[in-house]
Amino acid sequence: MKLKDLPTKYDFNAVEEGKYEFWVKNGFFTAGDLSKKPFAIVIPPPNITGKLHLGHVLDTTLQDIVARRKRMQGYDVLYLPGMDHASIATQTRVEAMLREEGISRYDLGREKFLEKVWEWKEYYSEVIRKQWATIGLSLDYTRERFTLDAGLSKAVSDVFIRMYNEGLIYRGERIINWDVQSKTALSNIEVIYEDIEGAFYSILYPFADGDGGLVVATTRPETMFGDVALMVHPEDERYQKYIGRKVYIPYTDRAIPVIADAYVDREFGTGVVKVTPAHDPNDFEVGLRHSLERPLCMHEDGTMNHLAGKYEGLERFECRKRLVQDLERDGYLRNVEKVIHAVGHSERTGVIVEPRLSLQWFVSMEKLARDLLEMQRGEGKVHFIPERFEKIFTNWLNNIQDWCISRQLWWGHRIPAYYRGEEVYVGHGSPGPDWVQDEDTLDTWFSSALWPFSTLGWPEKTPDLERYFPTDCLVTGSDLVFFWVARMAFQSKYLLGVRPFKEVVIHGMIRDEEGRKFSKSLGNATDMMEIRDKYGIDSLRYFLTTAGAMGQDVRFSEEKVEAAWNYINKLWNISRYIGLKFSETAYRGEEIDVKLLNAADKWILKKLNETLALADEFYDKYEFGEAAKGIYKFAWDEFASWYLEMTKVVFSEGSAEEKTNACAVLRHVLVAILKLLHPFMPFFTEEIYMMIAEESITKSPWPEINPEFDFPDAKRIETVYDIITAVRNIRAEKDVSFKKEIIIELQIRDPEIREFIVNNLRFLQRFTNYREIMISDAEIETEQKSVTVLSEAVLAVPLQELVDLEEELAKLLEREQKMLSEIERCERLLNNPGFLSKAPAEKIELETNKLEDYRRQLEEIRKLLAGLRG
RNA sequence: GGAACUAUAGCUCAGCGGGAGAGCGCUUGCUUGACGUGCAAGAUGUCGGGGGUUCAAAUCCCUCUAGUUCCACCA
Repeated sequence: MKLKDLPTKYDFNAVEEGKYEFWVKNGFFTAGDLSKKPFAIVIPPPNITGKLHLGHVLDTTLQDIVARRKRMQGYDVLYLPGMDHASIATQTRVEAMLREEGISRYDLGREKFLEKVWEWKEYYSEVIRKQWATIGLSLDYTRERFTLDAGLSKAVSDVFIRMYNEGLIYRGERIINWDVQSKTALSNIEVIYEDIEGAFYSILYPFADGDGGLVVATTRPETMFGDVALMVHPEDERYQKYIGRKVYIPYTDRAIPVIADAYVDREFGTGVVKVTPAHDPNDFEVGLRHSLERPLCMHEDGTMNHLAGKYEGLERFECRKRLVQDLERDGYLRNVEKVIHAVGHSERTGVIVEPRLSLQWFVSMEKLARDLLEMQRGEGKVHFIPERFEKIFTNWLNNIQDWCISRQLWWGHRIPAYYRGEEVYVGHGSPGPDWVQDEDTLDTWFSSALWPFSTLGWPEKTPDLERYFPTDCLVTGSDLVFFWVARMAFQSKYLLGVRPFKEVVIHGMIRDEEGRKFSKSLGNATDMMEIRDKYGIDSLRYFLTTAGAMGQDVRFSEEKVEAAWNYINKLWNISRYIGLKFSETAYRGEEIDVKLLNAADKWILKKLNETLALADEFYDKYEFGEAAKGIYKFAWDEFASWYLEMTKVVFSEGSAEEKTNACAVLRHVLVAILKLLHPFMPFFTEEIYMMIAEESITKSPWPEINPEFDFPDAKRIETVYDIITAVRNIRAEKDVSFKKEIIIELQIRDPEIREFIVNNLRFLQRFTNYREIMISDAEIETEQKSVTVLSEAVLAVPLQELVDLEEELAKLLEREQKMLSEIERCERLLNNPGFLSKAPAEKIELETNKLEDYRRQLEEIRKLLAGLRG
């Protein structure tokens, strides 16, 4: 299609059609041009659990903006795609699907189950790829990776083995967060704490050797079957006498001792604590100090075991309910106090996490964190944008705990550990026939932590690794600073000795129109495809990435997506106008002839230079909202509202030569705008650019400032604009239709400006529609005239029958007051010795010039007032 | 219990040391041959309150208030 044949309305469906396939097929996104400087950015691999949502669109669009701009700036850009197997999330989803068919993973067995998950993976990775295409991400599919690929799996095993051999991975019994639904351990950060209502139950443990007993408060009474002691503070005078005595656990025949430990807070509760080493991390520590047994009272699925006696087999909360009823009936329950307390829930399944003693694999974090913090103090640190996220990152590392990495799941990287009796072997492959491999898999983040280098071929020394690592930039959400960013950072430092990326850009979360988080329970998730189908993906991309400051949450607003559509429609029509002019003038793509430029041309070219500087400054700082705002102002207010209107004069009355040159300027500016906006709206800009340049914009060079266009007199045309604006105001105020011709009088003192206006009257004529214009430096007779004072001129329009003298007087008086207050402000500044001695010279000069200008204007106003009154 | 973020025009948000901004909405007029329009005009906004630093503070520091979030959590 030709530019001139564009329909009047921006049709995003037609625009988006086929472009992505065209880009990918032609290898525009394939990295590897060795003649250029490399630039690498990896995608945060989405989970293969389902469709992408608006958060992904924001996240990946930000990356795409960076990648596309760098590519245009002449870099060999690698934007590497890939997906995450997401062990627990995916396994949970697949199990849920199977459950609907009435089968469990145990019915299928490990192998058959994994086949099912791989089928799921094939399906959803295709869904995700389609969505990447919809979003328009400039990904290099020749390098796509999956965390369970052979290469990445090899990297995972290698790292595990190396860390084990170097003592950074160990196996041990610890209290971990247990997900009773998935029957797996969780790491600390996979637990979400929520305040829920519970109760402190005060329970009497009767003495085994006499009357009475001790009262203990607990929120989890069902764990009492795992108690091995009661504990009091050694100096607590209330209880000292009981230390060493024994109490019965109610409903059992087990007697447990009363011990003393300074860990007890005498002020809290009754001052007596039950010790349950297998179900509480603090009690576990106490148990170690006092060499206590560590009995578990629950099965892996959260039901009670034989220790619970008559409650055996009951689900833990059912047990709690029945137990409390029984305790009350039998007089053991001394008090119930309702409390709101934070209870851990599994991030994936949502069930309440059970702290549970269990044999698991851990990463010892102390050294890794210390080395990383050391790196962050030096030159080779990871830079956070915005900077404040580094503090959050550092705080976390300073308070880090060992990382539980084993998961009792099937979907994931199998732990390369083998057992024969008490013997443990860690390495590639089984050491012999009578060895058994660990059944467990690794935390999904263990492989994600290697993502920036495992995807490039590490541990092999591949050319890609050599060329693109460390990567240049990582863009991710604030929720992943701990989960992912920190782990990539310490693994990269540990394994490769350097940072994984130079900069990490952290963006906020997307919220709904009311500012709430998107969540399944609220059902307020907006479907990305729904919005795309309504406004096109470019509008959505533009809105999401320009809606606010980096790091700040984005509130979704359909109105703003629509505003983005409006903007693109405006640009569309700008292009359409230009296409029509090209066609009318038979423009053949001639270059700009500087000698032929008129005042408006010079102005817009100078403004373009300013916009390029501003846009680059903000793009470089990842302040896309500000960059976009500057481009918007230029494209809409300056280019469309003023310059395009001025070209209408040239096209209707200019010479053929001048028309051609106007086309050249229009083309030049439009191309620059398209390029500046291409990172935000790739489809639209490609559509128009293709029609103008007949090549893809994706690989075109980024626009640069042309010093030749920094015309010193570029601002002069603004006097014309001021006059036009003033006339429009007068027409509006006096309700005079544009069709009615008027007489204009101009008083301009400066001879150069007077000459300039005389030479550019055609621009004035078209937008003021005067019948007669008088320009001189003579003072204007104010009677029966509407008068406006501009900084360079005094404008008068005689409108005998319409002018209200009182009104004019009032207008001028108001103007006088305003001017007086401005002058007062300037004078106050300039009479302040502190200001004169301490303010920068530039600022002083600026204020001095302003004062001069204001005084001149005030003089004009006063003369007019005198005339009007006299 | 720590920590961070936010508080600016009716709404959603930019700005973050030198005269208060944008989008949307609303009111009014015009619509001139690119435009689901566009152009023009219209906001008495204590830039959350109070201190401080500075010649100069919406902008930096302290403090208070309100809200959001993260981390750590005592049985």
